[in-house]
Amino acid sequence: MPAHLTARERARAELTAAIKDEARRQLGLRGADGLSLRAVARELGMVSSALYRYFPSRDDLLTALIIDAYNAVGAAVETAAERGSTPGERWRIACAALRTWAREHPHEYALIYGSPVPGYRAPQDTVTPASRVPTAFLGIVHDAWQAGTIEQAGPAPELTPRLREQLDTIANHLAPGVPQEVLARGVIAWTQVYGMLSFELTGQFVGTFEPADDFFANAVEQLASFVGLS
Amino acid sequence: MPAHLTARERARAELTAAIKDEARRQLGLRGADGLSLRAVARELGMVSSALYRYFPSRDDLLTALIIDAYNAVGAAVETAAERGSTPGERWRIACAALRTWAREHPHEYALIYGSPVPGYRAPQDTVTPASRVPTAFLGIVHDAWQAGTIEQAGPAPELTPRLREQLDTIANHLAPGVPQEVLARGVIAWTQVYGMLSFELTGQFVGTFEPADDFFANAVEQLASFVGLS
DNA sequence: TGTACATCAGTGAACGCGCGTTCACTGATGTAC
DNA sequence: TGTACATCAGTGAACGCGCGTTCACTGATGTAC
Repeated sequence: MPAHLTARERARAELTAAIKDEARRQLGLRGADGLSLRAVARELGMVSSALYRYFPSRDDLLTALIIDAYNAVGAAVETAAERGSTPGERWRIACAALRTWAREHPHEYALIYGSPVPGYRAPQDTVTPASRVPTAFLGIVHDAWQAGTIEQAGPAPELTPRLREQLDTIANHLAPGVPQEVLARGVIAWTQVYGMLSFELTGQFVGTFEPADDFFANAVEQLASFVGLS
Repeated sequence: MPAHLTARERARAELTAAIKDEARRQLGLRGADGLSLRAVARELGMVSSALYRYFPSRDDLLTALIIDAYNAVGAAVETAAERGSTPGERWRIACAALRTWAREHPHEYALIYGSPVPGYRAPQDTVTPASRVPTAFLGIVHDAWQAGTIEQAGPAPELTPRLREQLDTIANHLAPGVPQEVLARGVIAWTQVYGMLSFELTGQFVGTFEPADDFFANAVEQLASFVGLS
């Protein structure tokens, strides 16, 4: 909290944070749909109408939480993706970081990657934060390609023209120069990691892969060779 | 509707179905959390208390919808998995059927595979219906293995003892005789399909793979070779 | 086939609850001179 | 440094809403004899 702020500004920043913290806590109790301004205010010892000084409506509070969550998971994965010395290591560490974050913040994960909250329409501000995780993952693929360390694996199915176009759009933004076949595998790998996490977090592994640590690690490893990272 | 039922029994069966249909419809409007007995009753031209003759509580109605959804998607995938003549074909058709069902019933998909409804605890009756889809998918792998058509692909990462145990439990129930390495790939493949679908249904592909048809087909194809189905 | 009784379906009013949001207000903090 | 005014934070009451569930009831359908 910078020192040049007035007492009022400092108080405002602190309370804004406190409101979001409490709202995040309640997300875990009742889900995004059950997030209630009144309950948040009550817990903070305020009157519910006071919250309107900080967030103009319930939806705005939700949006703030969504943006925070995207940024939090984005930062976690970005940091992790920088840590390994080989592309394979970076991939493994980034996947592990994503899983750790998801397991520590399951309700925020559900908030951003789960079923859309009915009646809520995500505003434009969420787009950039939302792209941080995919950007970090594809960055690994991109760097590996640039460094020439990707060994193209076995034969791949034909890419349709439409799929080539879609891949090109992605490549232009996130991974220029990476061939479409490689990029396709990268995106497939990243959606798979997400799929396993969603499976785990929604309880689909209960009674089978519980804990899912080893299953996850194994799949991440197989995905690394699938993409050609080592 | 069998003819030996009394008028009362027939009326009861019809209204029970009508209530579930209307509830399913409303699932799409407000999500599982917003499912309201009063709204359902209103739409059916009844008084809300009348619903209690059919479902003892809101949770029981939700449970019925969940069981129906598991059975519907289960039946869809089972039927599809019988249609192809080779394991690879069966796999492709089953994946396509799963995707079709999911896209046609996104809210029921979210109901069973999405974030758990806060405060709702799934009863035991959901377990068997829930297992139909994984059973169908692993059945394809099992049959392929029995028929000797699975060509073991490249080297796989070591399986930890714990993972071997977990795979054994699954094998005993759903795919006896299938080696752990093959089974692991089968499960990985099936979670990936789920992951892609969840990605698509929660709108993560908006602006990139839209439509995701070709991406999905490509990934399904690559997964088939990953598992060794052809 | 007809009657007497039991079962069930649906009504309508009520209970008690929590919600988002608005609004006129009081009192504290900040700013300009 | 001191004063006058503007800005902002938080209060408390109120509006209007929808919800799940209970309960005593009326009337229709089914069953036993």
